[in-house]
This record gives sequence, structure tokens and C-alpha cells, in this order.
Amino acid sequence: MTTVSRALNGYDDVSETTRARVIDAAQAAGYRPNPVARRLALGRAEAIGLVLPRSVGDFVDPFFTELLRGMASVFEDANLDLIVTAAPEGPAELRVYRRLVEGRRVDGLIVARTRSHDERIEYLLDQDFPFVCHGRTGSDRPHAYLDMDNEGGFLEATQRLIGLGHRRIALINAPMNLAFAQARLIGYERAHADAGIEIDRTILCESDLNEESGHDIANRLLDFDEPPTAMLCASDFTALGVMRAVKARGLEIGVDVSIIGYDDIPLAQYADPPLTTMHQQIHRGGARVAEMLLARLAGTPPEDLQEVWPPRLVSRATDGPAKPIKTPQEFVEATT
Amino acid sequence: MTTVSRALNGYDDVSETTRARVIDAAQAAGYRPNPVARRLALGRAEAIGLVLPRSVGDFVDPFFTELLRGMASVFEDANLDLIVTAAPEGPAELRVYRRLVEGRRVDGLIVARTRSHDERIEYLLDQDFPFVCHGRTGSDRPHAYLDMDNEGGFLEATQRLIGLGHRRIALINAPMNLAFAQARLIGYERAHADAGIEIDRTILCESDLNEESGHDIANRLLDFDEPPTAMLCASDFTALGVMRAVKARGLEIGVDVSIIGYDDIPLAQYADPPLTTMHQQIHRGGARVAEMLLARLAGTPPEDLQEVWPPRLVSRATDGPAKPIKTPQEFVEATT
DNA sequence: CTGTTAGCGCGTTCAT
DNA sequence: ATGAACGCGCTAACAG
Repeated sequence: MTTVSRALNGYDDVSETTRARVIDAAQAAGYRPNPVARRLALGRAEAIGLVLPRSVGDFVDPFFTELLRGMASVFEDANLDLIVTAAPEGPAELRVYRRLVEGRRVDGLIVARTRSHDERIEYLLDQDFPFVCHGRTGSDRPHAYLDMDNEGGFLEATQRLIGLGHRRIALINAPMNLAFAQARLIGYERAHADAGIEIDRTILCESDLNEESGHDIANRLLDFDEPPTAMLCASDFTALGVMRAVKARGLEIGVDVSIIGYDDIPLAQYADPPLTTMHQQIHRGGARVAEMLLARLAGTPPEDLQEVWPPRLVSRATDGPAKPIKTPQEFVEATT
Repeated sequence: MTTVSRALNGYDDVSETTRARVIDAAQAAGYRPNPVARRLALGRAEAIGLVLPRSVGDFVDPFFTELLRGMASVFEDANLDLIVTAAPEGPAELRVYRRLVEGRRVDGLIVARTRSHDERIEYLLDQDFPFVCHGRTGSDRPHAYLDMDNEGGFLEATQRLIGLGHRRIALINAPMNLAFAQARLIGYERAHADAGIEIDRTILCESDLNEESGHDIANRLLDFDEPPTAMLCASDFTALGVMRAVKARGLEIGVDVSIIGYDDIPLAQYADPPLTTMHQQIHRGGARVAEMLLARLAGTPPEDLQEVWPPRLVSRATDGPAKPIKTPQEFVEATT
């Protein structure tokens, strides 16, 4: 019985012939070690947890399935179960984390949708519990994360618009409690600072990451005396809403108003006109986060598990050169 | 020690005062029963499995997150872990099921995206393993399921189009190996039979449930000598692709061509024009499936766990009366 | 009503 | 290189 365990778990103090014999016998008898007994003996849960966050407009977020799929196969290969729970933001959320951690139900956690001040992360750090974030957070204590370079992405997108001559670029950001929203604002600001352009704070907005919200905000912006000539959106869904508002006013997208989205959802390339946006590899990101957690559990210090992936600008047809702004003088000339 | 277990697990052979004392002490000491030890003693996994299927165009499926969320809270309240894995269709998929079932990693399973002939279901029935399907399948052996009434939904949608005077209604269905695709075809056929309308099989198509596929199929249909006056789509994404193709030809949606989608994705109401489609409550469905599995584990026979929910037609602006078909005679009169 | 004892099925010391 | 005995932390059967 002992030998069986040692053979199956690949110990080196068992002869190869014996091992082969054991494996054959196990195969023939259809024997599978009971994972629960194994877990009790080892004192490990052999499971990883992921808590699905619920925030506004989350239905529109096709990412979690993709993220899950990316992670699932990695964990499966490592013989770890992936346990998924759900919790709304707030005290209930932390209770779920406590149950998982203090109930020793999981050996590690993936924290998704990080917030700039994130109590979940502070809690896990306090408990010295292994985890990897998908996204960054404000905490200065070392921890593992994989994040997209939101700052760089918005820097690039903003620079592109500035390069096209735009000077009034609205930012339709995500809710500012989300860490990536802050990063994006910084990228946006940096591009302006580098170009020596002053930002009009009245055209900085927060959206709920869905179509309707983008539509409403765009309408508000277009009502301004001096509306923005370009709008930089936090998600493609937001951008689609913006496009709808712009079209409804008879303005031409990419000519009268330039629009850039974020995420590169499959629909983006089929929008009318096709949407310029930033692409990121969700599936591969999920797999990588899982691998990082494996490394963390194997002892790699968190400082060595910090990655930032660049998004890729996908240039399509919703952005174009800024219309030269007419001076009052020119305006008179043009209309007479 | 025994008393502790009995008190905490709510047995009735322990005095209330003792129970209170035990609970207080447990609270004070921060004691949490070790779930792994409990599982070993009970011989249960206290976990439920869900295998994410991967098929064509799945990225566009925003449902799984919603479905997961619906299930997760129910299982959490029942102290069951929800274990999520992923597998592509095929032999690998069945291996994942085997690992879960034969490795005693879960007490029950949710089977999503059922196929008309579904080996997963046959396997689970053979093993006499508890499970609930989200969707139906061709098996005649009794098993638990929650399904949307796809047949009724497409019956209703088709009847609506027929009522509007349409006689050439294209069906842009999902891949026919999926059970719901077959049900939808039947609903479509029944509506035609009831109205005494012959179906032209050349306008029956299969799409990949995404925008691009809908676009391509619509273009093919519109090239016909006698193109359909209405198109019934398997998903809203498909319908959006159809709309794009129709618009590109300068045809007016809801006038020249009527379109009905399926799913009522959030974007549907903001499409141009707003999309008529069928709505279903994914989140509540997920919760219900979870409850049904709980009942199944508690001993309810599968025959008593079969539910079919009606989808709801959401009438918006992509469908309208069929243009009266001109006879050659009328055509001559109209053009002279 | 409550305490004692055995056993769930592994992994792992310690002998051999 | 292998086998015997113990323990992981809990629940359940059995006494008291």
C-alpha cells in the first residue's frame, strides 16, 4: 500500500519495475486515489478560488468566460480544482473571501477586477495568503499581478488622436474606483502634458462600461458650446453608444468626431464604421495568471511575479484628422 | 468533541444551552470545521462541477458568466463548492467528465450547451451520476433539465412574421448538433404547417452564432432571385450581422426585410433600428438549475425535475408588414 | 442528552 | 527497496 502511493506520486525510492507494475495494476483496476483523503493527509485543499465580482453593467463583460477558460486548463493540468463563487462588492464580498481562506477551502486565490483601494488585497496580504491579481491596485506591499498596460494604452491612443490634430479629446472613463480607470486617466494626462496641451476637466467623464451609458454621456458632450472633436472610451460597448449618439445628430464618425474604444470585442470590426480600439489577449492572460499562481504556491516571491502586458492598437475607421477649428474671423468668411 | 460536531451541524439531540455554549466558544476561538476532513468522513465531495464547453463563436456568448453567477450563490448557501473546468468538444471533454465523476471530485454536475445526441449525458446516465442539464437532449432516459422553450419561441416568432404577411422567411439557425437548434427548426416548421405555407428549404441556413456569420449568410440570401422578405436569427449577434448586410444594400430594415433575433442582449435595444428579439432570464435560470441539482441530490427523482421556461418576445423595430408581392401584371402597371 | 471509540483513504514517518 | 503503524480532523455508531 505504501509502495503504491510512492510509485504513483513519482518518488525515487522505488524501483522502476515495481513502479510500472503498480501503474499497470492501478490502470487495470480502474483505481483513482481519492482526492479528498489525499487532501486531508497533505493538509492542502488542492483548489484555487476565484470570486466573480458583480458591478454595474457586468453583463456586458464577455471576459470572464474567456478568462476562466484560460485559467481552467492550467489548473486542471496541475491537478487543482478551480472554485468559482460570486459576491457583490461590499462586506459580503469580504465574507466570501474569509470563508475561502479561513475555511481552508483553497490554497490560493485569483483576484479579478482590482480596485485602486482594494480591501480584498489588504486582507489577503494581512493573512499572508497566496494570490495573484488580474489587474493592479494601490497597495505598496509586494504582491503578484498580471496587468494590461492601461496607462500605456491610453497614452498611445491619446497620442494618436493628438497626432491627428485633436485638441479637445473627451475621456469617457470607467468608474474611478477601478484601478485600471485611474491608470487610463494618467496615460491620457501624460499624453497631453507631453504635447503641452491643457486639459479641459469638463470633458472628463465616467461611464458604466455599457452602451447606454456611452450614449448618454456623448449626448451631454455634444451639447457643449465647444464639443470635443474626439472621444476616448473605456470600452467598446461605451464606444458603440457614443457612435449611436454621434450618428443621431447627423455627424460623421471619423470626420466630425473621432472615436476610439477599448477591448476589441468581436463586434468592433463590424461596427459602422469599423471601430478603432485596443486589443488585449484575455484568454492567454487567464492562462498566465494561473501559471503565476502556481509559481507563487511553489515559493516564487511575489516581487518576481509582476507582469504588465501591452495592449495593441487596432486601427480601423472611427478616427481621423481633426477638422481645422475655424477662428471667428474664418467662420465669418466661410459663411458670407 | 462529538457534541461540538452535533451542535454545529444542527442536530436535535443536543440541548439548546449546550449548543449556544458551543457556538459561542467556536466563535471566540475562531474555529471553523475543516471541510476536507468533513468530506472524508462523510464520503462526499461537497462540490458541484461545471464544464465550460468550447465551440465556435463562443466568445460572443455573454451567458456563461451570468449563468455562473446565478448558480454560484445557490451553491454557496448550500455549502457546496462550484468547480469550473473547461474542455473542447470531443474525447477530451469526456475525459474531463470521467476525472470529475470517477475521481469523486464532485457530487453532481451541471451539463450546459446540450447537444441533440450527447455522449456526456449518456455517460452520466450509465454511471447513475446526479446531474441537471441546462437545455434538453435527445436521450429518452429520464433525466433532470431546465430548458427554454426554443420550439415555442420560434413558433411564436415565425407566427408573428407570418401574421405580418411574410411568406418567404429565412431561418438562420445555430449549428444543428446543438439541441436547441433542432427545437427551433421544429417551431419554425410548425408555424408554417399551421398556416399551410410550404417551406423553401433553400432559405434554411446554419450560422456560427456570431456577427460575421450572420452577415455572410444574409448576403447569400439577398443574392437569390427571390430573396426572403424576413430573416429569423439564432442569436442577436447573428441578427446584427444580418442587419449590416441589409443596410449595405440600401434596403430598409423592417420595411424591405424584417429581422428577428434571439437572446435580447443588452445591445439589442440600441441597435439601429432597435432589434425585435426573444428574451430569456439567464441569471434566474442559473439559480434554478442549481436548486434543481440540490433537489436531485436530496433524492427527488429526475422525472420531477424537468422544467421548460417560455422566452418572451420583445417587440421593437426590425420587423414590419411584408411588402405586397407584385404579380408580373401589377409590376407592369406600376412601372408604366 | 453527552462522552468514547472507530474509521473515512490517503501520505508519511520508522523499521526492516 | 519495501512493509507496518500512525495521523490528518472530522462524523457516526455505540455506550453511558
